[in-house]
Amino acid sequence: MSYQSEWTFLVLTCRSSSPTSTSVDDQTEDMLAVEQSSQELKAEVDGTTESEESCPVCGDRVSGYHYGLLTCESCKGFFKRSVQNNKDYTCAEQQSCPMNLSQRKRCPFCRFQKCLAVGMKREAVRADRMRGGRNKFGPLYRRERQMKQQKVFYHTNADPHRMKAEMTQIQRPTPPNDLHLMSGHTSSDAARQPGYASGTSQSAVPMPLDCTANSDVFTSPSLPYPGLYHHTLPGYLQDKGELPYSYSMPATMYPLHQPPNSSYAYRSTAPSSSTSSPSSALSSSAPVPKTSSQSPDACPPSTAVHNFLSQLMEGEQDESQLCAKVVASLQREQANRGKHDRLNTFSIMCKMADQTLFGLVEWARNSALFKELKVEDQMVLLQSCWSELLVLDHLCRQVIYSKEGCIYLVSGQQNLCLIVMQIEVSNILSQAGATLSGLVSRTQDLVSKLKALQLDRQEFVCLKYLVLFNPDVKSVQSRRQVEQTQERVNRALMEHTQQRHPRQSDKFGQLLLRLPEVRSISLQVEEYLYQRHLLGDLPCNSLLTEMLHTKHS
DNA sequence: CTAGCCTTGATG
DNA sequence: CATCAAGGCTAG
Repeated sequence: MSYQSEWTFLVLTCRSSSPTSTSVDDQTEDMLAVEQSSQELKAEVDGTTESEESCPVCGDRVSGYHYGLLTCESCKGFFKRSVQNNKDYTCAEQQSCPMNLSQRKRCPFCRFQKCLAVGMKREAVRADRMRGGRNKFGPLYRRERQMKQQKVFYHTNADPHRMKAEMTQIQRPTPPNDLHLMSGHTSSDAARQPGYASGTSQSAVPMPLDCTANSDVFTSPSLPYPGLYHHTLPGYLQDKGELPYSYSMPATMYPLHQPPNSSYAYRSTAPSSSTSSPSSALSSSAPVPKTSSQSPDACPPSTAVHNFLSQLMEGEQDESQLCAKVVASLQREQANRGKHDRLNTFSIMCKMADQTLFGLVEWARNSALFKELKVEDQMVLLQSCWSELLVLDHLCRQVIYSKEGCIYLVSGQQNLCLIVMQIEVSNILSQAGATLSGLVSRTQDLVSKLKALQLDRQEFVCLKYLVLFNPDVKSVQSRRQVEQTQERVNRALMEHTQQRHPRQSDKFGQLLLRLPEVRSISLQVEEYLYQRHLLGDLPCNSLLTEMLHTKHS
């Protein structure tokens, strides 16, 4: 049996933190969310976090990956029997029986529902009953483990002092080097509250994250500038001081979650220092009130649209979480390397793009609407639009965070540090070759247009969904379903723009008119990356590479 | 039917 | 050759 490339498997799993698993009490879930399975911990250098993840279905001890995710032995067996014997259970109660270690036997119906809800995959039960070997989920399990390890890293650095050590550990003595993280230490808890603009007077402390490049990453003749990508957009990295990049080092940071021109407070997720993990934050089914203190006189959208949009917004990744992931992964990577084996600039760019791509795949995977699709459809849709999603993601970040003339990279809060990365566009344009300059210019033009349109978060999310649910992708099986979802999002977007931004009479149309350009840019980005890939510039084992490869094969 | 333990066998 | 997720077996 030949298995498909690794990225496809990402689509196949669901995280154990499904919004439907409400029977586990929140506290426990929060605690569990930061815990790792013992298997993973064996690999951890720091073996202090001795803990085990519990089964997302019943809370029992996890025995390994089964049918798509970490579950206990009994739920594994139960799920297998149910699928193999094509069981058709019924519930004697209200189809919402409690599911835990002691009560899981009571109602097989609810247990099976829960299995499905948390993401156990029927497809992983073999029709031919063949034993042994690995199934197509294998690579995906690996990938998940990697991600979880990342989280361990992230959480074990909750202490600011330790974090500082982590940061400086990889710091090189000679700035002006490559990647600079701007960080400011927040002084109080209040600074972590989204609604408080307490951070405006923070002083910026540069924290160089070294990536001494082996120079010529920037200077390959035909493809002169690396990493035009997404929020990893180019050039805020620099080599050995030979290229005259200057850094924009803002003395003030935008308060997190309350960027200057966002009309909505986006998400009130607690920052990384809290006990809530990214996964639990993502799965939080309690609708976060989205209406902020801003624009008090804007008329509220009708409840139906509002609810639908709220639902779509729930899956949005927190900027600080993304940042933490990116930074943590870069730190880990650099820490694992010797002094003379630092990642080059382009590789760092790719790693960052890779992390974001991961986030986007995860975002889609966790989306209720997306989950309704067949796995095959999920895969072809993602394969078709991943680069568009990346471009959209970048655009949104620019619209919301970037200053005039700057490209905003990732930002966020890690532990008590505020981190901002940005680069001046003029620097890129002066250094980049034709391809990259063109891309940067086109992208910046689009950013300007979107800024003028005052794109808000809801609209951005709708655009992501419109791009994702593209019924024109060939080999989509449930075309009608994709089409209906797209239309539904489209209607929501229309009503949202009309209700929330009544003064911009054609905002809806204007937004849709930007999508072809997004598409076009994404294709050019893919092309550029593929060229770099052919030159051997892309790090191997990246999701990015796999996506590119799948498309070109 | 449940669930703990056992056997299998592709993968790296 | 080790790993580890499949399926199998069986006492309770």
